[in-house]
Amino acid sequence: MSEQAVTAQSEDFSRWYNEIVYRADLAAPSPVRGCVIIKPYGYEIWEGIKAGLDRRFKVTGHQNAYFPLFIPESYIQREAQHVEGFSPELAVVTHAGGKELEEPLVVRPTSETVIGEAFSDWIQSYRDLPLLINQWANVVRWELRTRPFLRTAEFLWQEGHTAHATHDEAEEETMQMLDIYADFAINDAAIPVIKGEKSRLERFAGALRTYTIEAMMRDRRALQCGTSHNLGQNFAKAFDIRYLAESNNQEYCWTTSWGLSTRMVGAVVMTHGDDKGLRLPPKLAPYQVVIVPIYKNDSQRSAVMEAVERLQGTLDGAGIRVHVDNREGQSPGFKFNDWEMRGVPVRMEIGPKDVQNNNAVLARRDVLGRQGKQFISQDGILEAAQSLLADIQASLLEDARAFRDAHITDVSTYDELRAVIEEGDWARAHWDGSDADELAVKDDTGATIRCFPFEQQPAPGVCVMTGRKTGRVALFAKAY
RNA sequence: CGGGGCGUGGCGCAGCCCGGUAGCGCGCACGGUUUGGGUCCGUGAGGUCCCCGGUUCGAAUCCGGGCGCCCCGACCA
Repeated sequence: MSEQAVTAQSEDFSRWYNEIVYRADLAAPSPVRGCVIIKPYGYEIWEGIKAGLDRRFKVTGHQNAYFPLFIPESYIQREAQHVEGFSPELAVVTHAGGKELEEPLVVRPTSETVIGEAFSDWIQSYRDLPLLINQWANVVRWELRTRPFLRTAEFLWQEGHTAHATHDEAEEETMQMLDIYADFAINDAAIPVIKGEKSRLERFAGALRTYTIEAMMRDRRALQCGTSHNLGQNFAKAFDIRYLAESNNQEYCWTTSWGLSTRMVGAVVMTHGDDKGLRLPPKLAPYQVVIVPIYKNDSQRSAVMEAVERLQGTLDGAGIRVHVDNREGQSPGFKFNDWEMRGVPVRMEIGPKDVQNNNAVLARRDVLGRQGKQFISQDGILEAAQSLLADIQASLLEDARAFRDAHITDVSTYDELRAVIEEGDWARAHWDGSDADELAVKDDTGATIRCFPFEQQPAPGVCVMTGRKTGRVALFAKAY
């Protein structure tokens, strides 16, 4: 019955995505167009993402702060490219307190401007640098076509903002944060991302250079998972962020910004999910192990529950996030499917037979059916669970990496590029084209330059568009 | 902003052409049965049929107007 099975990925990927998001209880529809309610299970994944990133930010010397949701309209207009980039999608408050405001307030789409204004006050001398700030916040961009987590009118993110004395320090910071994103994506989210630089067309409005981590989703479309911008002195000049150098001269600062959003939740869903539902990497899974007790009658129930509670305590004591599914009136079979839908990495089954044999069954989410099940002595349950979780974390990453690598093709002519994109894969090509050339490719094939990957082809080649010799390689793909 | 569709219990829908007591599946509640891969049976709760107006003895159904939403084409974490 359609109430049970989810649409297969191969049949209709975006339908699959929507069903999973709602049925795994990550999100709920909101009364406001383009927005979503993030439900507890989805929010816990986001909390895992926050924790993983925040720890890394702190280790590298950043501090959290919070800036206002409302930005005076005039601020947004101070940096020319910035206005141009964002004005179409701004939400603006014109009335408040029953009166029309003297100056409309923009609901922040990002905070370079307010933070720039603050930085100009805070920074006096080179001794105040570098200034390393991050904020966790919601932002609003009035998008037309929205999808839960991937693109919503309001979303949650972190935005880092830093100021430095020199271009090179700013560049170093920009790159360091990109590395942190990549490290987090790969090691915590098990998403093998590709680091690279954005083309001019895809660059952040107002940035000198934008770097990105790009991931391949299960339908082979590209998803930009995080970006890090070297803003040069553009915002420093617009907001007068200056410092007195040791030489006693006033200098403009060099600033950076970098952000990663709740889109990452969508990336986890679309990178690892299968036709049974979510597959969560253990490091981000709200529940790493779920225990399903099995019994027929009260006496079995008490024997089983005693073992269940003991094992729960063992795992919990070792820091494993464990949940006992003690719902009455739901069959074990139903629970198995339910937790598979929700992507819990390890399921533990304990029934009367296991109690009798001092066993437990461990089933791994990434290997369905009997192959993924093993009988373990209760005495060794902790070690077994720990190593299974580590194994799942690694194998999800490996799966995704193999999938990605199988769908990137090196091309040396434009016809090949077109064919590869048509097929749905990514194309890697030598590129020395102009903005207009890039747009032409988009019009023609639907693909954009996702990035110029840092890991370049060793040998220079010939640009697929212009025929000019170049050492630069671009990744082309259809993107979300 | 251009083209197509839809508004009916919480969700998904049927009913509308041809006006006459508002239905089905899922979910929910209760009882029993079952429980090692999505149990089954019974009982029950739950609806201003998007809004306003018109036609009519009578409107979910026909007519007029409005509102909202979804899908497809140009921009975006």
